[in-house]
Amino acid sequence: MDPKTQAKFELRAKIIKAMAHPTRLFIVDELSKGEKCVCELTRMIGADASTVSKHLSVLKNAGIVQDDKRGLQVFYKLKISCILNFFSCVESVLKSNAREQMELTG
Amino acid sequence: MDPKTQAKFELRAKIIKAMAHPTRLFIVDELSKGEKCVCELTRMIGADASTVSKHLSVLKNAGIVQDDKRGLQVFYKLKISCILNFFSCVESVLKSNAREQMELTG
DNA sequence: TGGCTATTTAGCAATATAGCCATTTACTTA
DNA sequence: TAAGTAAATGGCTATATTGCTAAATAGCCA
Repeated sequence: MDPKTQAKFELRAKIIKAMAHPTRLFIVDELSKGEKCVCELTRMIGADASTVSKHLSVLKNAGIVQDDKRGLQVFYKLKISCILNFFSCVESVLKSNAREQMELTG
Repeated sequence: MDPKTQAKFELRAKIIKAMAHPTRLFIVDELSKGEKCVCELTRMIGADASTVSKHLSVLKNAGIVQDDKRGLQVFYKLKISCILNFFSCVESVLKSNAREQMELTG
């Protein structure tokens, strides 16, 4: 693979990697319903606030979400809505896998 | 997050994680054009055959590709074509990021 | 100002991932 | 059968990721 192609796929992998974590998927799913502050996401997730903050910074760094500071709180929202297409395709993969499991189990 | 929701997102993250690597993205992109044997992918990627084999097993394990042994060679192909939707959305994110960089640079 | 809350950052330990080499397995053919 | 090729697996080290605690930063209000 030549360096240019390599760089191209590295860039794309970085975006996908930002989504490749259950907590971050949850966040994206929640934000697809509307913006939320870090505090609310933290409550929903039930992890340490610093952990949630880091997950948010990964998503922000990838350009998937954007933040908006209002007073003490920081609100996050999705920047690119097509992100949700990911979900429907992942769903197809899961369904296909489940069907296969069924066939093997009988 | 309750255990059931947690499990749901873990399952989905596993699929996405399987795509979250430049080499594996390259493989998916190549396979979207048609099936290929491990040997050809290995040549294209230029890594050790064992490395490519491991990447393929990650994709296979996630249910994204399927293999077909024919003689000495093993041919891989995409199992779920909507995987390609990932690419177009990732492209949108990259374009949005680039635009933003432009604005910042002036 | 001082105290309080929301968020981020730094640092650390545990765990997971990547990629190489060596080896094994499976198949073909001389 | 022996040699050769394709692919997968095991073992190893280097690196990356995760999620915690502690500390820093920022904004609000008495």
